[in-house]
This record gives sequence, C-alpha cells and structure tokens, in this order.
Amino acid sequence: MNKQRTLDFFSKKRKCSTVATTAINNESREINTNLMNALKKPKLESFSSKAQTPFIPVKTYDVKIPFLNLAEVCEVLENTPSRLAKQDKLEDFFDFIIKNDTSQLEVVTNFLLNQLGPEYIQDLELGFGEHLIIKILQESFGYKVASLKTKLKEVGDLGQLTYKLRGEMKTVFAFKSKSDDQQIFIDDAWKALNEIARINTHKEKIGKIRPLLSRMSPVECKFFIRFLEGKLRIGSSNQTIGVSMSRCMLKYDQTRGISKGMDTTEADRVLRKVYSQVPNYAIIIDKFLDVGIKELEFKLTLQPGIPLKPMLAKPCKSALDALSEFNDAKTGEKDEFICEYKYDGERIQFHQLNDGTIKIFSRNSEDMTTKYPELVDFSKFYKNKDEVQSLIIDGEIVAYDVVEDKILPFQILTTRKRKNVEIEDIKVKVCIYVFDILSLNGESLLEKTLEERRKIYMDVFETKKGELQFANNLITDDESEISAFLDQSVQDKCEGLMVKALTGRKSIYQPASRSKFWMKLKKDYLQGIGDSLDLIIMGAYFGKGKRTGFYGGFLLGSYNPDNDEIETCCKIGTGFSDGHLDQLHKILKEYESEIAPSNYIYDSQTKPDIWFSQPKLLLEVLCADLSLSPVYKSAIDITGNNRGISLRFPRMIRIRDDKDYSMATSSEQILEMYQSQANLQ
DNA sequence: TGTGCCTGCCC
DNA sequence: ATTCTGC
DNA sequence: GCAGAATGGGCAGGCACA
Repeated sequence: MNKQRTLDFFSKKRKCSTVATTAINNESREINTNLMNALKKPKLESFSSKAQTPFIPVKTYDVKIPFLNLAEVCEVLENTPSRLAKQDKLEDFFDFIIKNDTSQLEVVTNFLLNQLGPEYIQDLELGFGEHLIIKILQESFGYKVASLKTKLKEVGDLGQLTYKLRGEMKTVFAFKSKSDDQQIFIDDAWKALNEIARINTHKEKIGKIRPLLSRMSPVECKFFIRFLEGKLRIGSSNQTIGVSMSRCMLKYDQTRGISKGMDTTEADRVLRKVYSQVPNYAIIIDKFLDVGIKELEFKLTLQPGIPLKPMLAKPCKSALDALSEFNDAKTGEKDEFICEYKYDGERIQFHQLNDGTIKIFSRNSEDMTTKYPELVDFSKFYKNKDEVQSLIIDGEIVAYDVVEDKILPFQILTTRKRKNVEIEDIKVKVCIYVFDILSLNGESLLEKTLEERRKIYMDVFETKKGELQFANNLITDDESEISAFLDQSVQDKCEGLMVKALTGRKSIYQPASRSKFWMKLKKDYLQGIGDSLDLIIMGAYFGKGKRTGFYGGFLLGSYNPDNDEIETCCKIGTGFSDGHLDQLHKILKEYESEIAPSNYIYDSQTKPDIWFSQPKLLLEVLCADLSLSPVYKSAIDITGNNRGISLRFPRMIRIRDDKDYSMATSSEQILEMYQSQANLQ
C-alpha cells in the first residue's frame, strides 16, 4: 500500500494542474485538519510543475511529511542524469515542502546536503563508516560479514545493498500491515539521526538503527543508510540544490507579491552569494520567509563568527599559463597579478568578533578554535589595538621551528592535539601566514581589489617572525622570474605558488569559487619536471558507486631486486579514465587470488580485496612528495627507522605495458627520491 | 592498561 | 588532495 | 567550465576488546 501510494503520489503530478488556485486557502486548512489520517488518504499538496498555477503561501502548518517522499525524491534524482532535469525535480519537491510546511524546508535541505546542520555549528558526527554499517546489516538481516562483503562487491553501494536485503525481508515485515504510527516521517528520521549523533557506543547506535530499518521500506532504508555513510550519491549537491531552492523561493515570493522584477537567474545569483557568505540554510530560510529573496542579499552578508566559503584556486600547468590568464592577447586587457608562496599547512579563516572573542575555521568551515589556544591573544599582532574591533582574515597556519627559525612539514602540524589543548602543552609551534582580509570592523572587503585588501591587512598587522607573517610574494610579469620564484618557494619548504589578480575585476574575493582568478602552480603539475614512479600492481579493491563492477583502486609496490621482494608503496585510485578501469579489469580479473604471494611485503591495514601474483603490471604514478609511512613498506629495511616510504597525492598517469616488473622503480630509488626532497625534517 | 580498528578531518 | 565525465 | 563523485596519505580521537 505504501508503494502504491507513492507511485500515486508521483503520478498525480500531471493531474494536479487542475487544482483551482482560488480554493487553496481553504484547501490548506483542510490539510491541517486532515492531519491525523494524512497517510491513509494523503491530502498533502502534491508537486506542482513550474508552469502551473501559483498557490497562496502558508507560513507554517504542522503537516507531517513521510520520509518516504524524501527517499523517493532521492531515488528520482539518482536516476535523472540531466542537471536541468534534476533542478526541475528538486524545485518541484521544494515547492511541495514549502506549501505543506515551511518549517521542514531546512530539514529537507540539510538531508539532501547530507549534513546534520552547518559545519561550523554542528559538532555532531554520525560516526558511521562502512564497517559499522556492515555490522548493522549483519545484526539486522542475519547475514555473515563475509557474505555481506561479497554482496557489497556486486552491488557497490551499502544503501543499495540495504535496499535489497530489506526487500527480501518483505514476507516477514509486510509493509502493508504497517499502521500509521509505524510510518516514519521526515521529522522522525531527522530526530533519530540527531540522537544517533549523540550516542557514543556502537552497541547503542545499532540498537537505535535496527528498529528504524524494520519500520522503513527498502527505498527509505537505502537513503537512510547512505546518509549515515555520508554518500547520498544523488548527483545533486550544493549548487543544484541552490538553483532549485532559489527558484522555489522566487515563486513563493511571487505568490505573496514581493521580490518583483526578479528572474530566476537573478534569484540564483542572490542565493549563491548569500549562501557563500552565510553558509547556513536555517538562517537563510528564516530570513527569506521574513523578507523574501530579493532583500536577502542586503540582509545577510558576511559577519565575524560565521565562516564564509573560502576562495579556491585552479591548478595551473605552467608559469606561462598563469601569465596569459592575466594578459588577454585578444582584448589587450591586462591585469596586474601577484605571486605568493603556497604554504604547506592548514588553511584557516581567522575571525575576531566585536566582543573580542576569536574563532578559527578550517577550509571546510569546521570550528578549529580549540586546536590553537595560543592564538586567543591575537590582538598582540595589531599595530593599533584600538582600531580593530572585528575582522576576518584568510591565511595558512604552518608548523614552525622557533629555534631553527624554519618552516616544518605539514605532517608535523598534523601531530598537534585537536581537543583540550593547554597552551603549556603545545609542542608544535605555529606561524600564521596572512594573505587576505575579508572584513574589518564590520565592513565587507570582498568587493575591494586584492591590491586594496593587501594594503588594509598590512596596515592592521605588525608582523612577528615565526608567529605572524605575510605570505612571501613577488609582483612581476616576467616568466623566468616566476619560475625562479617557484623554485625558491620549494627551497623554502612551500608547495609552490599562488598566482592572483591584483587589480581589476578578477581581483575581488569570490567566496567558494574555484575560478582562474586564483591559480596554484606546483612543481608536480609541470610537465616533465616532477619525478614519476613505475610501480607494480600487487592487488586491487572493488569499486564503489560509479566504479561498481570494476576495480576502484589498486595496491602498488616497489621492487627490491636484492631479495626479489615487492614492498607496498601506496594505493592508487585517481588518474584512471573509464577506459583504463575497463582495460585493467579485463586484464587482471583472470589472476584474482585470495592469497598474497610470499614475496609481497605489506601491512594488514592495506590488505587489498584481492591479490595478483601475476602479471605484475606496472603503472606510472606521479606524486607531490614522499613520506615516511606507518603502514607502507617501500625501503623499510634501509630507512633506518622501521618505517617504509609512501607517496603524497599519488595519481596514475599511464599504464606501462612496455616494461617488465623487474624494471619497476626500486625501493632504493624511492629512498633516494625521499632523501633528495627539500622538505626533510 | 595497551592495542587495533574505525572514523572524521586535514592535506 | 587529484582526476575524470556528463551536461 | 561547472558540479559531482570516484579515489589518495596520514594524523588524533575514541570505541571495542584482550
């Protein structure tokens, strides 16, 4: 019956164009009074398609919406490839929600974004990964872990697997016998998710989930589980949701006679802008209901205490590419630009609020304030304390050796504690490299040129070596000078350069944008510069999601000719085209083995799903750095500290079917490469 | 109490 | 992080 | 070119279990 109802729910879409608008006010009230048996005879406002008649908006009716509706929408989105079509379907769904209960718009949006709330507020982690979910399935459906893993390999998705298992249980828990109070509503699912996030022990978590699953239909299980795992795989995320939301908002405003003279493009622009500065749909939706989408732009702007989405950079293959980006040969348009060191640390957004409190946010808007208690006393860096009430700074926190006066590698920074840090206990000191200012004393600086913003922050701070510095920089349009500066940055233990427009339209701060206004130039991007390695395929991992049925990644190793052993070096899962994956699967599936050859040196933590003793195919691999690893084994006998060597940011660049495995990069060569790095401690 | 495994978050 | 791909 | 979804190494934190 549920299934039936759902199908009906969707098929109604076409019919509902006949609904008379004039009667909607009454109809809404009818919805309200019919709540109790909403499910037996759902009187929820159906989807309306865009061309259809408008509706009279209601503020908030406490209409419960079945979780099944949300799950079905996810299913539809997953099976809709076209982005435009996705946007239409999402828009219809948002319309449906806002008609029935404006208050649930926030919950639905958060669910679709696969988050419990904005990153910067919610310190709630669900704490579910593949293993715990498999344990849930094991206990809920009575399969053995090994058998579940086999099934997972075929299905390639834990949600889909749960869907199947739940479907097979049909005869035991017949959905048709479900009474209304067993039905799960969006509110219920949401409440459960929030409760689960507060639970610590696995046992309790499973105890909470199991009864839920037994009340859910297969498709509900599927997306509930996917939410837990953090991979909704509906091909719709922030941007798609934003477009649909903005259209829904605009339409809503039109029915209440506000936000006139706005089109969908403009609405999209406004919501994007607002979300990039205040990435919190609870705030945005509340404000929208108050003032409409047109006013949103002026009512919600960046403010200290709320992290905005940081501006990102495009990878750039050569200094010349960067040059030509700001030097348009066609139009003759010429922008000034600046090269800055790209420091190898943690991107941070530093906020001082009016009341003097400080907050530090990571690149992904997580609150990292507790990790850096020594920065609470930030005002010591101000030239003039009285002139700074509040600000937002963009910069990089880097581990710093104050004795030797030098930058330390990223890996050292990561050893810092993250919780309950006492200033006295800090072992790894840090230096902040400031490279932008986004707000000062309540004024947004986003629209100013980088040249202006630089002047402003340089005026605010008194630099202090090893504690707060400005990003080292060079302003030039000479290609060879840029190349030399890139070399120097690597010598100085940086990753490379950032190249940014200094003046003109491209020099504004664009939150959340990975445009060519900022470009990153790294040694390993340059053709023929970065060292590549030829590594042996030792084993493989079954692909998930769009890689179901292929290998999703491989375990690679280096060759030790002294004893004919192959030592693990890294896993690899990027750089493959679909064709590569198909080709490798065709070649390798014949050789699958459960048992590792005796000359394969590996750690249990990197054990692949299957091993290949043959044909020892080589992949050419690029990386940014080499690192001492807790789990990989390359050169472990000769590094002198019982650790092997691994790769940072490994990616495949080609299949080396022209070489024999004995010609693979040797463990000794890897050690040499490791030792020749500039950034050794 | 120590260790291993898993997860989330950095890159 | 890097990379590929459909739109 | 955008947006989304595949995938990497490695750290702290914290639960499970011996």
